[in-house]
Amino acid sequence: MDAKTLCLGVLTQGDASGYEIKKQLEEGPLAHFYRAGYGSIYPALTALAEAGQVTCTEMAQEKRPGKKIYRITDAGLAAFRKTLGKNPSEDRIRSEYLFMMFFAHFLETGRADEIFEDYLGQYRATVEGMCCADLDGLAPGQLFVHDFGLSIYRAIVEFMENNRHVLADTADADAAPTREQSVGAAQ
Amino acid sequence: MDAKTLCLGVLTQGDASGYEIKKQLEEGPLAHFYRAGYGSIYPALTALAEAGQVTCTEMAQEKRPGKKIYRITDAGLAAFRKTLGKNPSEDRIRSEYLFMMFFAHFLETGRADEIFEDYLGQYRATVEGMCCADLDGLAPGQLFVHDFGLSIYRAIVEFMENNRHVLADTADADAAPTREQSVGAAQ
DNA sequence: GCGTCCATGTAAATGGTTACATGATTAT
DNA sequence: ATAATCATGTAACCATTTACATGGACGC
Repeated sequence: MDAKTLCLGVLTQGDASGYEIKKQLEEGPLAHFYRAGYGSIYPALTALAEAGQVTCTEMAQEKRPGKKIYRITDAGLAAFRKTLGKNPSEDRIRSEYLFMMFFAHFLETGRADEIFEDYLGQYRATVEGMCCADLDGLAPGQLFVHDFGLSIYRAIVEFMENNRHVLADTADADAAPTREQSVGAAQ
Repeated sequence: MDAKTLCLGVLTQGDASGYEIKKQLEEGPLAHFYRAGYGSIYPALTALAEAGQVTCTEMAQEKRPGKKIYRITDAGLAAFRKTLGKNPSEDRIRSEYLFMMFFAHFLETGRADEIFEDYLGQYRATVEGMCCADLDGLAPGQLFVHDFGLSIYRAIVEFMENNRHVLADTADADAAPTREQSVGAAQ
């Protein structure tokens, strides 16, 4: 999803400034699947305003920098629906961590374990964070997305806990490339 | 991972042409996590050759277009190790499908279900394809990556099968906006 | 005094995707 | 005949990331 669609999506839920859009993306259930920096949000909002898909109202604030509140227009809503209606492209998971594990035999001894524990810790923290998230008031689709993410992360944690041993041999594969360290069938 | 690192990675497993590199990326366990088109592979190989990280040997073939076989050099291997040694950035999952589900109440009636079944079908097919993949000769790290992917996909299939009902109410949210499914304050 | 939050934006660098351009061979 | 496989590459387009640039308020 490009930044424009992301912004439109957030704005369907209520008016917001660029700053607030970023925050909402970070806090909502979609955070795990999409994010955007100011460098893409602000230009996107400018473009949307030019295209008449949002309106912009400048609000001077006391003791605060001026705010620009954006509101989605009917044209914007139509554009958003149209984008949503298109067939979604394939999901993609990118993981530099897995890339490392794939080539674990090129790492120094112990490095793979280090990274492994790090990652497992991160995913555990993510799962815990998501478990106690406040889910009241979420639309069904939003709850679905949240739970979808949670179930993936749980699967990752579980898999990692059960497969430490697979990597265990790896550390010295480069030093001692002796036996068949080959494979057990995936269940 | 940028295309250069991807190419180096494949070349650590043996010499190959650009065309073959792409095929190997598509066929190996890493396929689910990384991919690259010719538009990024060929320029990457050119750049790597200029940097002295790979050598290139042109092979004329009978009845076939000429092939350029690339081989990683010591400098290339060193560069690859160095890249691997860096801390991996966070994993990212991008799913336009989930984006749609998040905003399912903007879809026409039935559309969400349609997409749902489509996706579930795709993931089921992926899981089945991975189950009967040939895993002989894979290094531990490579097996780990394969199984990691498989366990995620299984979790997705399971989740979707168990959570059809969550989306069930959604389809008619637009048509029958009876009760409070309203926009609820953005958390 | 220092760090964080609020608030906006630009510009350069990066680099991936898509379409274009070519062309022979082999299998159905 | 027609599609798929083998094989290379360029160029325009598109979009994100990162660094830069600014600056007041508020809590510790």
